Amino acid sequence: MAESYNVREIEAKWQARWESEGLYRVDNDDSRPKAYVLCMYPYPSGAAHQGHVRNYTFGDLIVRYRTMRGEAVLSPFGFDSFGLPAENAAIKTGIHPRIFTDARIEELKESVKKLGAVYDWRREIKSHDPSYIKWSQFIFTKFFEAGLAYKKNAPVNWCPGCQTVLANEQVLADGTCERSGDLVVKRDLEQWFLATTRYADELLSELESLEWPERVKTMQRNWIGKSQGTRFKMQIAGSDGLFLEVFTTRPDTSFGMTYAVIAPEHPLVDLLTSDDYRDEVESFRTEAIDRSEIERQSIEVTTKVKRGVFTGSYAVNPFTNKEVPIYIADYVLMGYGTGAVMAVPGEDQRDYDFAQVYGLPVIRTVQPPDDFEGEAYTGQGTKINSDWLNGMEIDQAKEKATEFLVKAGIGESTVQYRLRDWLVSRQRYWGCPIPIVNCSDCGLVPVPLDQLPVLAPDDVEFLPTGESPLAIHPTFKYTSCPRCGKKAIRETDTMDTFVDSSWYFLRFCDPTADDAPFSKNAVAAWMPVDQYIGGIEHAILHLMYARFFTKALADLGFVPSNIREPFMRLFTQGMIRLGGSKMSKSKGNLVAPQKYFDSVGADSLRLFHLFVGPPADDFDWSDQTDDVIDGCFRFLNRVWRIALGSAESFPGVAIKMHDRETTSADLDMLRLTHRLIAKVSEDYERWSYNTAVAAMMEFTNSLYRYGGAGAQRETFDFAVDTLTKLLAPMAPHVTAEIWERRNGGLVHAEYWPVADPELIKLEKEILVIQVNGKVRDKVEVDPGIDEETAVAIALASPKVQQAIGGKQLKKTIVKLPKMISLVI
RNA sequence: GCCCGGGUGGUGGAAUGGUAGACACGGAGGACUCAAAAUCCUUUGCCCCCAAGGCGUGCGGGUUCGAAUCCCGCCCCGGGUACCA
Repeated sequence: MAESYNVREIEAKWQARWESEGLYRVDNDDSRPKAYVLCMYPYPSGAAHQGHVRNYTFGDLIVRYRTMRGEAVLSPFGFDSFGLPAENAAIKTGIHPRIFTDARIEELKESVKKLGAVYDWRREIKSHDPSYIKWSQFIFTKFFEAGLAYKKNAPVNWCPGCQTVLANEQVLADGTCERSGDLVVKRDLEQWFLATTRYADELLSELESLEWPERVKTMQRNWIGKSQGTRFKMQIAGSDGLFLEVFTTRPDTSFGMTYAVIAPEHPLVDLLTSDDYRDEVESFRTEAIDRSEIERQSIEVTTKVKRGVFTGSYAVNPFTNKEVPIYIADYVLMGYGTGAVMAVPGEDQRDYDFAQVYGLPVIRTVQPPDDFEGEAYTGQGTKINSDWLNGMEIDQAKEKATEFLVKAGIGESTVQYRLRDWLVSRQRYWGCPIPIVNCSDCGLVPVPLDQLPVLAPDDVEFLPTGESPLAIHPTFKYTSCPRCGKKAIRETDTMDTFVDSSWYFLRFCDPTADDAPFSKNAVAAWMPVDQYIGGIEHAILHLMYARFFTKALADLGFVPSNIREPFMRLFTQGMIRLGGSKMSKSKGNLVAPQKYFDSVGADSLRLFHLFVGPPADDFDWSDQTDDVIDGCFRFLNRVWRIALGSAESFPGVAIKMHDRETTSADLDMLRLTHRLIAKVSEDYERWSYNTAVAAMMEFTNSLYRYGGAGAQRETFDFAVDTLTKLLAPMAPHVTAEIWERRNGGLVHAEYWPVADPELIKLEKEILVIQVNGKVRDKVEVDPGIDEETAVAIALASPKVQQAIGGKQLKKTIVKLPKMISLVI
């Protein structure tokens, strides 16, 4: 690759220009139609990797494209700069997380700029910045005052080695700690929660209104897990008013209940356990609670063996007034429903499995089909063995059974969600401190706004014990109560970093606001985000939390009430894989973009990411990938050469230019140009960048042939300038340089070209003639051809006549002007 | 197990019921050159010496004048999820 345009000089020049020109700085009162285009802000892990490159290439393309379409595009950038890697690095090296993080941010920012991606850097956000921490904490206190943030005892992942709580993601599949390798156990600890379940119904129903990938919506729906069912109470046999409440989605199967099961953590365990069984129950429960949830599941889900123990008590089935034994078993979870179930082995596979192990009876209450060979039957059918429900279909029986329970005053129809409240406490240093003080007189008191932000002290020690440096700091946690002034204890937990990323897109609208997290007007000006772009890995948590925040902040009056969803359109890009796994820093299989910036340039790398396949698809990086990137570079050089005609430095086809009357060749070229505008515009709209690039390559090849044969200057210039504009959002540096040299000014300040509808019409069509569904001939015809003429042409073809072989035509299907199908 | 995706030349991919393989990479051949690089041109799904023709979109059926595309049943690969009563 010797003879080519000067990549480094041109890219550096334009990156500097874009920063100084401010073309992509937008003010909140901009009068153009608004568009908010946002890539998920990154965790700063150092220089950008190919995943970032892909993400920001798509984002930047849209920003530049929509700007050329005359919109005011908000394109901000920021950093999700709190998080565990910086703290782990501190433990390893002793470098303070802030120093570490600031350095990584600079690296990332530099490589993002080298990519040529443009942002309104005036709006930059760092979530570890005190001005951001302040408002994260402010929002937390507002949530606390509204009852949306609360503290409760909860079973958490506890690592005995690290002496700390772990997030689910930090627990490996085998139930051990990712750092120490110790077996993680469940511990009950006082933790902070955000009441996401309060919005469960709205989080579910408003998914409908979003233009998101269907699979992301499905994942969220499953995560919320709404199920309609019935809750009812069963009297404990021989007790004085002791009841066990269960939740079921199948009240119709109640006559088939042969036992009941409660979770090992259920509050009634002690009361229900009779003396004869106490030892067994105790040992089972201790073991079950101590084992991690993951371990409990991995043993039992995979082997289908259910473990449990009889309590010695019986519950009275209100439908039959018969007593059924109550068991404790692992497979019932305290966190869902009432933590207790009626067991119907005839219609529930888990109950069936358990019943097999403990020799419990099975009663079918739905008639399975004759050929049914399974165990539990969960399909449709008629009720049997169910007294007054017999003969009904399942849906009707559900209604009747629930009615019965309601009338008896022991049950009601309810909705259950799988969604749990969000545990936000982290026993970490490098996160946003929870701004609450615990006073022995006043209880939990939020730190008032004028004392925010609560900042973690710098003079802390990072020890590999896993204990939070804040918890062992000599003074941080000792403070006074903001309400009564007495000595009080500060919270030493910090917030889950998903809290920071749940409102950053709002802050971008008003990044310097000093008397509020953001002004309502600024949010009204930009929100919701018109196009959000990021990885599929955030399909559930980040997107769910951000939606929750937006709704809660709207209800608290901070966000305009008409904005209840943050992201109208979401695009999830495919991931880059190398050697079978996702390319990432932690896997150590990165192919750094820098070497491409240094050789073929950012434009070629961007073009490669756009050209290589559909943006939503994963891409496998391979040995041949560099060749493809070189191919993109070759294409840009072809454009450069034909646009600037510098035959002295670039050998190739000599372009012959004429000032002349328009010939049919010129008109053909003009038509091709307008068709390119139409094709590329359409492809930009439907995220089909690979075909847009292909169309431009094809066009460039035509342009070379046209120029080589002798071009009309006017037509040629129009073709080249149009190509330059259409390519400008993809390869911004080289197109900017070409434009400046040819026309002066900024190509990115030009308007997006519009195709002339008259000129995109085809002059000729290829009429395909099929006989019995097989293509037998192709004829060039006028697009306005009438049916009679077309059929005549088809029948006149010797190839067609040969295929027909003199036989009678049974049917003729005509789809003009493309196809005629003859059936014999 | 369940829920999504996906399977097309040597490779990445194109084709929204109507010419399968656009565009590119790689390969082969040629031009230019003392030579090479770069550049340009030709060619490139498989069978067949060529042509004519035939065969071809994971496998087996089906709907249709016509299926990569729609339907049914399998196989394989990738991702998500994990006892949610």
